[in-house]
Amino acid sequence: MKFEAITIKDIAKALGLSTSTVSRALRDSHEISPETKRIVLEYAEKNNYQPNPIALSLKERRSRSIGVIVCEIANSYFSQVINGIESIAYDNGYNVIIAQSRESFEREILNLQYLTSRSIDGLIISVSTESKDFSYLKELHQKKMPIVFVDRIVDEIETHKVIADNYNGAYNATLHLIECGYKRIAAITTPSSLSISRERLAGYKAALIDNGFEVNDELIKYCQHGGMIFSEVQDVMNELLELENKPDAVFAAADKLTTNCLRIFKAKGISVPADIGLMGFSNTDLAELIQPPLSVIRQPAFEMGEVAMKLLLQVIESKRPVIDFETKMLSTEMLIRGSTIKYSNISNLTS
Amino acid sequence: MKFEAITIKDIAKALGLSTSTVSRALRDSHEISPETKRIVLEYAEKNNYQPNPIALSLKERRSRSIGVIVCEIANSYFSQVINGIESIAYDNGYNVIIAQSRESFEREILNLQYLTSRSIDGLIISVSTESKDFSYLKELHQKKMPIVFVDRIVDEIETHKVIADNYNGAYNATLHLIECGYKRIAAITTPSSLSISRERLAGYKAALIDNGFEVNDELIKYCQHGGMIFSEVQDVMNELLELENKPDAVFAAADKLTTNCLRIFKAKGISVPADIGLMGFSNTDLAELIQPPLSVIRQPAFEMGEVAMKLLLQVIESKRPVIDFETKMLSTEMLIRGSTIKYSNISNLTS
DNA sequence: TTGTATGCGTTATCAG
DNA sequence: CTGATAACGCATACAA
Repeated sequence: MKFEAITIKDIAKALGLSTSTVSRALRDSHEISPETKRIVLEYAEKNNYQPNPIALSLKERRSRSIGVIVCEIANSYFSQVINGIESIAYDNGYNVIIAQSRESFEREILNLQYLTSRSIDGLIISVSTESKDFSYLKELHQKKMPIVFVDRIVDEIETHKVIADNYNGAYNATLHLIECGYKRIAAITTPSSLSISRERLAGYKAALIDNGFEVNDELIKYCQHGGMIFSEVQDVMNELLELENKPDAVFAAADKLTTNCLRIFKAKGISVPADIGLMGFSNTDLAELIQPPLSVIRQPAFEMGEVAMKLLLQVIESKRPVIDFETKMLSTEMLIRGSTIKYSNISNLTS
Repeated sequence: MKFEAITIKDIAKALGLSTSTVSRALRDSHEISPETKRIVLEYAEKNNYQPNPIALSLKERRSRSIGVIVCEIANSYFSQVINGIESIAYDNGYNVIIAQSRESFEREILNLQYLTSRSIDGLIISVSTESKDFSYLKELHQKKMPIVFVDRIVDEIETHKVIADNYNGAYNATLHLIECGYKRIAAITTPSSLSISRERLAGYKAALIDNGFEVNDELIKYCQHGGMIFSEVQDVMNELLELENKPDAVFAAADKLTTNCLRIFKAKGISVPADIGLMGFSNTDLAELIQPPLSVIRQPAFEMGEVAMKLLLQVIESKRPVIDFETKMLSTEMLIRGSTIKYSNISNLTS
């Protein structure tokens, strides 16, 4: 017998009891004679009885596992988020099932279909850069699937959301470049269909305007694949560098964009910050080891994962529809050249 | 109704058929009239019927999900491995359930218990640095749970294993330091209970001996927590630097050790490679961006994940006990200062 | 206090 | 070709 799976039925047979008695002995405290309970428990212990979680799921209509969909696990930010999620999930006896969209809408939908239909109790998702049609998610939400969005949220769906303070993060990043004396600051960002893109770009623009600069659309470049495809970043960078009025600094609005900008500069022999300024979102833990240290905006990834999982649990366990859904905004932190960490000036929570 | 889960029974009732007919229409091709089949399929399609995977699991005694236990997801190497695993799993309709041991034996066991007892069809594991007693895994293996080890393997358990060519990786790393002219090369490594530690240390020693150096035990330091605890790495580094005959280079035998060594050097104002040589295992994708570029030994993490998952699938689907288990060894690659990538001189597979 | 019967969603077996 | 029934492992309403 595979895994020698011992069941309640086996125990019942061995002990000359009925399955229900055994079942009760295993769960209840009263409604069972102490003696029988002892015998059953003893036997169960000795034979290392483990309830079959699948049978339990079928009966209780809950799987005690939650699904997580991100574009890619092998991305510092997301792996840190998942770390936070797993940490809380573990403490509460939940399994985490991982799926990657790889920034593809099609895969996102497939993963969604795959994870749903009762096999998960809830979903934490950060939508892909390609996703523009969220009807599938909406439908899922209407069907009362507990959903929590992290980072890349969908505004139209009324449920809990966990985001970083993208606006102020981008604002401060741009401000930092301005304070360093750069005059023509370009922005490389992800598609405007993503919430994070819009928030970050808004912060970038506001910082420029607040400091007497004008927003120049030819200095704003979008990467449809969120930096996943290196050549795309290369292309937009080339466009920027071939401009009549070249930018003297770049604000990169996402992890992969920041590191890929760095790669491109290195390949071209352009040194940061001597030849060009660079500031961007990035959660890599090696930023401070780059010489000279790379200035970055960091999202509190682990905490975002934790918060998301806590909110999800709340929804799952309450079993009520979410009326008072909230958007938790966690502040970003800025790691600037010279190893100082500067926190953004924002409160931790908003609703 | 939560998720409005439509079942076979619902379809049967709506169409005035029996559940078995519906079931057949959904699976079989013959043994059912084309007409009924059409009607059922049409209705199922229209109402977006999705078979309940949990009920299927209960019936088929397989969950189509596999468990993965690593010490930490937020570690470049492991997140890349998981990426590879997930990639193959996805193609084959399997779910990946992630658990983290955080280098704790206790958590490893808890995760193991949690994942097993029929809720997973197979297991891919990289054991924690703390683990020395593998009886639980052995028991699981005896109970025919398909297991594949990645990276940190357990020799005594006869099943598929996927490793990198640690010996040659470490050998070449040490050789590189020797070729750079360093004379007193220290090693910082993980506990010798781990297979990777032994293999890498052996490579380090062999390189020294082959080149006329003697192995000096006071230059070999162990970190019980595999680099997870920064202060521990600091302590052993201090011990090394306070030696009468200080080392002039360090070989770091694991990802976290390499990056933490770098951090320590930076904090102490010791520059690499001018003041001290450093070469180590590391899968961070930013090594080449550190100035001067950090020389590292890279494991083919993604491929290791892929291979592990393929082997696991093979075992799961064959349903036979593994007689001809094999150890797949993938070659490491060396990224050395100056951006050249040097491959180790080893064939891709051994058994 | 204990046992019997039922159902969770599905498929396989056996009748019809 | 189709329908009734049992079974997967468990929990529980109901009966004893």
